[in-house]
Amino acid sequence: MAAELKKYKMKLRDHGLKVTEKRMTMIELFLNEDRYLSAKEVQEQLHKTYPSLSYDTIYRNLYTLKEIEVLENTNFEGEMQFKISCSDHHHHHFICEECGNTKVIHYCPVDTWQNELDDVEITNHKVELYGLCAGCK
Amino acid sequence: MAAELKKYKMKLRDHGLKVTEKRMTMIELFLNEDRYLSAKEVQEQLHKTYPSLSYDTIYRNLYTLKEIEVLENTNFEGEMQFKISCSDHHHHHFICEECGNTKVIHYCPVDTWQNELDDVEITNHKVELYGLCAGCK
DNA sequence: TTACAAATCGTAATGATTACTTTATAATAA
DNA sequence: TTATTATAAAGTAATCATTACGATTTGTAA
Repeated sequence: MAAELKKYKMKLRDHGLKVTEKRMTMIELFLNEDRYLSAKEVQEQLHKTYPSLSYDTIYRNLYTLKEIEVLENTNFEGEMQFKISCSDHHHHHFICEECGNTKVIHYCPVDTWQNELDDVEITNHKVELYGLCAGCK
Repeated sequence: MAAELKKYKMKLRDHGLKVTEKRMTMIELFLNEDRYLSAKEVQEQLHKTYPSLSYDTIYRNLYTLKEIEVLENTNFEGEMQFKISCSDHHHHHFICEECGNTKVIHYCPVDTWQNELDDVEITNHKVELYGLCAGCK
């Protein structure tokens, strides 16, 4: 097993979760595909290895892995999509609408916005850029 | 009829669309509720006046009104929601997670982001702030 | 190896959204 | 004002993502 997977095994154990084949295969899939995947895409990919994998398992694990910050998610094109969590500091993403690949954006002016709207309390925010990546332009 | 509604009547005509009772009532609803409404909320409100109003009509008109920029929409809480288009210049929204009311945000650093990711072409972006408004804090 | 809680399966239910055929209505011209 | 026509709406069914749940299997710790 690749060294990187051990890190994820430990993360599951640290949270009192079981290390199951399905979960590890799911994590491997996300490591190989560094972009947002829908539940359906996950099902299609994992169906090859586990023909009986149910949506119940897929959705439960997607959200479990999100809880422990292995994955991050966003509502993209009308459905919830997930990708491997790529950075340990606050960031947002650019998503290529052609190929789906993502790039991390570091600049985030949430403080400026909090300042502009000083009578509200911002508890959460979403920033997402869409367009064409260098390769797809 | 309120003077404001005439503006919307003309906008429909300018786009070659018919001015129907249902459409005008829908626009009135959005003018009265200055926040994001789901298709279901629109159905519940308009059901009082039009008990037979179908979802087909609701969805078609929501997207028609969005096309001509009478409404704007966003995917919020897992469903597509619509609100009256409130400003004629580029802007984003703060949405109160308690009462649903929105505030316009004027600052948008899309140029800064384009600069940070200078090898991609940003064609679209989403910025949304969530939290508690002054009243709900 | 056993026992138990957690995870998965298989399948059904739900809820938002879309599709489609028939019917009604707004706009236009005579 | 009326007839004509294209657009809009009704009524209903289908689709698709997501959730739910009882029965079964599996990972883990003793």
